Amino acid sequence: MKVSREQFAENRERILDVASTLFREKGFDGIGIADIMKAAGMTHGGFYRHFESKDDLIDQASHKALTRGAGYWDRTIGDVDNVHAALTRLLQMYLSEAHRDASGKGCSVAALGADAARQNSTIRKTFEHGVESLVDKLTALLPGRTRAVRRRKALASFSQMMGALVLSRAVDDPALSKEILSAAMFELSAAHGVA
Amino acid sequence: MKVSREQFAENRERILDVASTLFREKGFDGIGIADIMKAAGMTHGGFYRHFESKDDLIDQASHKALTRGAGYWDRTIGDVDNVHAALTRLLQMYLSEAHRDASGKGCSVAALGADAARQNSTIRKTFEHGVESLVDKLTALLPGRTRAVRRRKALASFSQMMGALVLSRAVDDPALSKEILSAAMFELSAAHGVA
DNA sequence: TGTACATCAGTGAACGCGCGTTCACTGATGTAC
DNA sequence: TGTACATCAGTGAACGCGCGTTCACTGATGTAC
Repeated sequence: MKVSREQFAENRERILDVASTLFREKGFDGIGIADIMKAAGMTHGGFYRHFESKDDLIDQASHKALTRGAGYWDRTIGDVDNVHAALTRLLQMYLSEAHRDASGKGCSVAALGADAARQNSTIRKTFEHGVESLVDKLTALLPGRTRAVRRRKALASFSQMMGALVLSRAVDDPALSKEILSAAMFELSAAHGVA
Repeated sequence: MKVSREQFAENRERILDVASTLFREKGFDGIGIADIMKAAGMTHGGFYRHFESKDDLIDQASHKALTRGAGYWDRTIGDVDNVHAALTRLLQMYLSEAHRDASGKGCSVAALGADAARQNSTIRKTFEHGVESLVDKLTALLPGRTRAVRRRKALASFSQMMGALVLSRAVDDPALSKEILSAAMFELSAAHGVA
């Protein structure tokens, strides 16, 4: 049964949202198209009316999730009149236990960065643009005399934030997991003078 | 055809080595038992004489790779009489393009940390012990008045090293990839006074 | 030290299952008149 | 504005394939005498 153009567009967005959540939770290889379509409330047969292949879905779902992530950073940063407060809010959000425990709704780079490294160059470019977008926002928040200095700090800081999140999810002991997040929060705050 | 006890033990170690390399290159879900056994020079049927299940192989291969990784860190650090030089050597090794391009022989935490987060708690504990081991070595190298301060720096620094490696592999542009490694190298050196 | 035999590591066919993808079909949508 | 019909989004069966795992079999190993 054909559906309206609006319904078609809605269905497509729902597939993208459900897919990006399940990919982040289970990895690109850990969830299949049939399960994604079922979670979106449809059967698997209609998938190819929306996407060319699973790789195409991976690319488009990642693009949407990374774009939404950048929007979430913007809202977390809020008014830029107080850069110190904005940076603190961003670090507290990113390095929170809530973020660690909600991988399906959290940072795609942390959840899928290692997976992305094994995908084709189209998907790697999508992640690259997502990373550039987040690094740009960090660059604007960090102290430093020149833009080059701030960008260098931003690249290193994002590596640290993302690495700490990955590490906090990889270990089994909740105390160690929390210790990793706290250590990264402390060192990042100290390094940028917002302690 | 039965093989000797020595041959059996050799075969087992070869399976573990081949598996840990292929897991790091392709992810736990990206490589199958038949292909692992073929790469080890055998057929898939004999697999279950050595391991209970694929999860068992994942756990044991990860354990061996993490232990070898700790040994490689020890050899890189070398004599502990010059802590500054040792730390510089470790950072240069870990954040090198060679390490980035040899994921199959490199750090298991960077290659499989996100995958590990999705595995059972036995495997997560194996990764946890591997992380603790590397963090202990870093703790001994970093400056700081108390052991708690050095450990906090070690956790945050390992997060940064691992995150930078993951990020450098996830992006498509070689220039950006190099920039990420260089930024992490610079900031880590500066933070610990070995610049 | 030599022989007879139980053990068991490795082989390769086979199992059920889930994967990504294709396709004939259905029936609501939306266009042409 | 109403009607006739072409379009095509979604359904569900089916495709070949590779997965993890099992199993009957083979024949070298290593033990018992």
